[in-house]
Amino acid sequence: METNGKILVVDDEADILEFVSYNLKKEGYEVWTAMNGQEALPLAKKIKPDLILLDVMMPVMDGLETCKRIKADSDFAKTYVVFLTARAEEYSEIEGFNSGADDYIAKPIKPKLLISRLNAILRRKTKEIVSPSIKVKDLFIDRETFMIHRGEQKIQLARKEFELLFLLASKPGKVFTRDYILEKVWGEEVLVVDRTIDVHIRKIREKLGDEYIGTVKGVGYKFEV
Amino acid sequence: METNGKILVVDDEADILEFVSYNLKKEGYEVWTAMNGQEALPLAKKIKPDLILLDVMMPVMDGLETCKRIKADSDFAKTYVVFLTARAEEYSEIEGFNSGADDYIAKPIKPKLLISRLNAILRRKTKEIVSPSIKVKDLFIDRETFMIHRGEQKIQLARKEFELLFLLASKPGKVFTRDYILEKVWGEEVLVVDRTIDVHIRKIREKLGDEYIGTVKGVGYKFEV
DNA sequence: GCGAAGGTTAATAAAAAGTTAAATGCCTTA
DNA sequence: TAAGGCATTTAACTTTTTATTAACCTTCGC
Repeated sequence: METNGKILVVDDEADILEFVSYNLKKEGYEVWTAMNGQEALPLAKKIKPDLILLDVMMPVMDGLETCKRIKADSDFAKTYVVFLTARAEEYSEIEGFNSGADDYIAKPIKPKLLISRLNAILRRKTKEIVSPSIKVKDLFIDRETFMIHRGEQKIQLARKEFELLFLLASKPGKVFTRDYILEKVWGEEVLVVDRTIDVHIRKIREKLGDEYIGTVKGVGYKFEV
Repeated sequence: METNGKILVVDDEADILEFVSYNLKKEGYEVWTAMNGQEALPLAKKIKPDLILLDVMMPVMDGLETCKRIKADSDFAKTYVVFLTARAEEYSEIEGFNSGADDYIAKPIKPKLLISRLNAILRRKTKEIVSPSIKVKDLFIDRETFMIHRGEQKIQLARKEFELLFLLASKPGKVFTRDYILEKVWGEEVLVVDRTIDVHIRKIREKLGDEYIGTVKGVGYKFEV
């Protein structure tokens, strides 16, 4: 089963850890726990959680300090930090946002509320990170970096090559006509000779191998499935 | 003066509208108000607010209904909806998230908390995550001092150089287009020649070495991972 | 085996980025 | 306030990379 996400809960009280863990696990999250910031940081490095629930008041390394360190580390650029805080600490809440936290939840923790808040935050996250990339066969075609990953191997394509491959791979198996390819990759107004597409196809095949792009004579090209 | 963002406040109580408006305006937001959902929707269409503060309990069209309509409209895909709710309505809060709201704030409203919550939400939206410093590879990029630390070595960059490196390093591996770089580092209105970016890139490479910033021809620059 | 569609190659054109030096403007300091 | 220094920008030029074309070759169905 695919989980909803990974959450690291950090609090010095064992009761709370257990209570929160229980409720999160019931909702389908993978949960890890730590008793303080010092313990949490290396653990977070290892598991790369989607969200960290962080008590403000803790011995050894408190929540604010931990939060600052997390936010300074590019490994955690995509990690949300949510504070757990007692009502009395309202001022700390505001401090918390200065340290870069994304939200806070007040104690005493009410399970239903906790869950709906976390769902809302994580939903926001998945919405924000638009995945401009395609995974097909053993290829990972990454629009962010304009790279093709095949296992450990990284292959750099020129722009037109990339756009062409990206188009074909966006619907594996579908045959794209030359006209359609020209319109999408080159733009409607551009006038180029037919051989131009062939040459680009060839370059891609040269770099990736022949097994990805197939020719359908008289029709066009497709990404082989 | 540039404003922090546009907020539409919807509540049936004039007192609350005034109280909230006053506090938001003081913080540099542009504020509009409406007394119910029916009034709010066409207004929202017109002003395209960044965020809508919505009372749950209202006559004519209540918050939940309004929220659902907003979230169903693609014009508001980027608009955050935050509920205002009385403590007693806890169950409604959860309902609220089902209707697609992004957050909620409990009444009675405390100005400081209100502001910091909204700031946090809008910061997430506009700037993604602002961190005062970034750690990538062997570099520590420190916003406070505009210095780059590499082990014991300290390297001073000029402001534009720093901002440029900071931007690239904020998402290692991601390719940033020249247009995007211009908008973020130089500002939207500024008109500078393309070569300007190159020259700054060159300066950074001169000071740090060539291994950090990569070129993706036809696309832009990236921080190498 | 013929012809059309596509493949291949190398040459050429065009685009993008790198480089350098000089001009500009701003700030500091004597 | 004039001189110097530094950051920034521009222009002119070079180099590199990518895109396109033309000419020729291969394949495949009929």
